[in-house]
Amino acid sequence: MAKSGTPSRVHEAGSPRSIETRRRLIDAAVATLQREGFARSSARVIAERAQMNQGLIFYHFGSVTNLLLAALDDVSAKRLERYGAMVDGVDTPDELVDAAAAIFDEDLDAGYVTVLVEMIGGASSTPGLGPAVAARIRPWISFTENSMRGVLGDSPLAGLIPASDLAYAVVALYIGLEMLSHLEGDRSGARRLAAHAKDLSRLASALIGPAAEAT
Amino acid sequence: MAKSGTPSRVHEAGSPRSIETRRRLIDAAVATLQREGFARSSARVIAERAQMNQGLIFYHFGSVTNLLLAALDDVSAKRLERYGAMVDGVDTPDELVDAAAAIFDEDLDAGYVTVLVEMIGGASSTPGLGPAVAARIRPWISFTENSMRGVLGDSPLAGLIPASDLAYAVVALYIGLEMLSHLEGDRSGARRLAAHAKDLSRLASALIGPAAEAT
DNA sequence: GTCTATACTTGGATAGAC
DNA sequence: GTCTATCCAAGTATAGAC
Repeated sequence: MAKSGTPSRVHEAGSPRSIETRRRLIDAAVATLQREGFARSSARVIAERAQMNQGLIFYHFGSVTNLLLAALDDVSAKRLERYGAMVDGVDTPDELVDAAAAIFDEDLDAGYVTVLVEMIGGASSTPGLGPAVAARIRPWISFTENSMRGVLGDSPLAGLIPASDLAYAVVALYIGLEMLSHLEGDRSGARRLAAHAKDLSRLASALIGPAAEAT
Repeated sequence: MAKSGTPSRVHEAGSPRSIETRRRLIDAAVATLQREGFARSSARVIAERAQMNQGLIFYHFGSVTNLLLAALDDVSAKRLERYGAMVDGVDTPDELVDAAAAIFDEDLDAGYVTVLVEMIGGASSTPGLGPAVAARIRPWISFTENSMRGVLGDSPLAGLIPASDLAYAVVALYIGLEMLSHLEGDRSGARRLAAHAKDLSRLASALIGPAAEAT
């Protein structure tokens, strides 16, 4: 299980061979989480998709859980980078909400958040997984916080609630929406909400008022 | 729950003996979900807590999943009743938010939502569970919608976004917050948010304006 | 160092006892 | 009708082969 702390017997050697194997396993893990869900993401199933022996997962990652976390890290890094680019140069709530809606849609279509949601769900189902997943969500909260801070400035709303808490709430809402969509196997609820986002951003703009142009 | 459709071999006989057995199993299932999580809520573990043979779960409920759903139904019904009482007689946003905050706290302390959150998580981990859990969340959305509708009246905010969509978002936020708290094994984030709820309700009151007194 | 064949554990479900 | 002893599948992990 390579529980943090244990040096464990994971072989992270950097030989080309090893890197290639790890890559294939991570890709297969991502695909399996997206298409089959956490439930079916067993060593056997993932290995079959990668066309490799399931024992390799334990050799290279120490446990299935670790492989799944590596998979989460992989998509997480890619997404965060992409989001950074999208949010860059945004400085009004209106634009930020537009960017967020675009991100939301892209995620729904591509199934990126699916990986995160499956892992959050899986945490209910795998002893030590919770904290590890929580640690991987933290960067997202920071990212959200920074994105909003620039936009909020020192508006009245900013005085009412700290940006860090607001960011926490936004991420929670995002996760909750994805979770519900996911349960229902139908994203119409979330999409309906996204459609209202624009209306709400106008509301936010009004609340923030002059600050919007100030920054 | 005998999966609607399948006549199955579940014995729902109403003999006192049978009822007693079912009760004990449901109570044990609730306790296990709360204290050990979905992961450890196997037939064997639940049965041991109930001091019964694990085979009884299959005799009375057909499957572990069905027992867990019965457990969810059990707490869900109790909570919904309690919430109804709390929200009854509320007609301003301020009062509603107060009631909601009280509910939120009570839930966090007693671990009631834990059962729901564990089941939502478990859905990632058990093939057909998703839709069944989604169906059990729907009454909560309706409840929220009704609670808010009375308060919103025909205020400007009500014109901006339908009560049904707003209710969906509120429930999603609630679930998301619980989910995050749960992952971190620490509810401080959620509590910090709850502390801001009062501030935000004042904001809402201002937006709704005269309607608050009107109803 | 890399990988495969094999061992062991846990859990869901049922055939049959009371 | 109610319950228990038993079976079988699936999964993780490792001992040992290459």
